[in-house]
Amino acid sequence: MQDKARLQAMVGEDLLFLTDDQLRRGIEAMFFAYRAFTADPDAILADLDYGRAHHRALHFINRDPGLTVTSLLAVLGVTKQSLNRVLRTLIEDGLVDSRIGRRDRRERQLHLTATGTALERRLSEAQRARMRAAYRRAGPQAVAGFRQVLEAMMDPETRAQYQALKDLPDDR
Amino acid sequence: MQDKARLQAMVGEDLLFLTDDQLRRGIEAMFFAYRAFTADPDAILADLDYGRAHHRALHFINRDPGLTVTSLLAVLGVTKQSLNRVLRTLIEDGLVDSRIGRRDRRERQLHLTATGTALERRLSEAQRARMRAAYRRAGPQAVAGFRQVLEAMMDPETRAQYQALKDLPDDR
DNA sequence: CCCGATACGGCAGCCTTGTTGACTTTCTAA
DNA sequence: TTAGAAAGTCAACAAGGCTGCCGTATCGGG
Repeated sequence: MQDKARLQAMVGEDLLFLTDDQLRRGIEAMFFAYRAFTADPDAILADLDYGRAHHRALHFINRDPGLTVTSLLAVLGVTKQSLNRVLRTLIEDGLVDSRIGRRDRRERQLHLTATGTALERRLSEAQRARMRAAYRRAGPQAVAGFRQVLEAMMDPETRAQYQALKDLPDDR
Repeated sequence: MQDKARLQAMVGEDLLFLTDDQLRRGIEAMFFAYRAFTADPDAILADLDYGRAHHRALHFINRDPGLTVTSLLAVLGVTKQSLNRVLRTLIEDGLVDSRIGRRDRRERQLHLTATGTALERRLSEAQRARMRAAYRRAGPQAVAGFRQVLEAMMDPETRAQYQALKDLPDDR
């Protein structure tokens, strides 16, 4: 009887995290956390007449200088027309430099200017600060789990992209 | 010497997860995972001329039937004009029922209709399916870490709200 | 009983950021 | 050399945020 109860409890523990209620908790946690995750950069961007889309562009140009518009498109997962509007303002404002491709003159290779780098750093430092605080509070083991679940949640395509982004050759 | 190396390794391990590079990985994981997280419901909604905002409203009305417009506003963190547009279409289309409050007749208590419940279930089942798959692949321990980090990332206010949402009295 | 506060709704208009469609420039393969 | 594919740009539209302002119903304290 007592053993049966304990068995029940153990099975329960294993399955607990898959109940609809646990899943709902996870869904809500994603919603609330993502809102916080974007809040700090958003506040900075609002003063500059930029939006979240500008931040994303700056981020990925910074992490892979010289990438083409099409590559950036693939990473961001939006249409090129949508990206173009954002990119145009960044170029006009002198944050991004768009050079005609050396191999293929149809391509545009994107780089951040000094000003662009400065803004990117400001934005990502705000975001990193929050992430750092969360990591520190949760501890290394929790962080590992956090990344595992997020990774498992991605579409296979995206996951491949994400993993390929691990270490980029800076030689382009 | 060996101990020193081990110590170094342990300190390194403790700090490794706080390097800028690790934080960047976390940031990108959030971005990619959140996109996947919303993709399945978005696809269903697109066919019905609804958007993500409608899904969010349905979700929180479903999880706490009878809540007022103001409470919903507080949870969603948007302006009432913004919510109102969404809510109006849901009421017009017969997915949500807005009843005058019993205690306070100024309030509107929101409930899902049968149709609304059906759509909510369809949307959330799609989202839960992905979450369930991710949880299963990552395992219970990872899930615990996942939730810990997300929780630590929230604003204190939001976190309190999130934790209060744990078990709601259904007696309203 | 009245008067300020609260809850909700509506209208107008703005911005960002997604969409599709049509166009130019450039490259490549037949 | 020419047709078609690929890269990028311009135009127009929609969703869903936002602010500001006003109207109505209701509540509660003085």
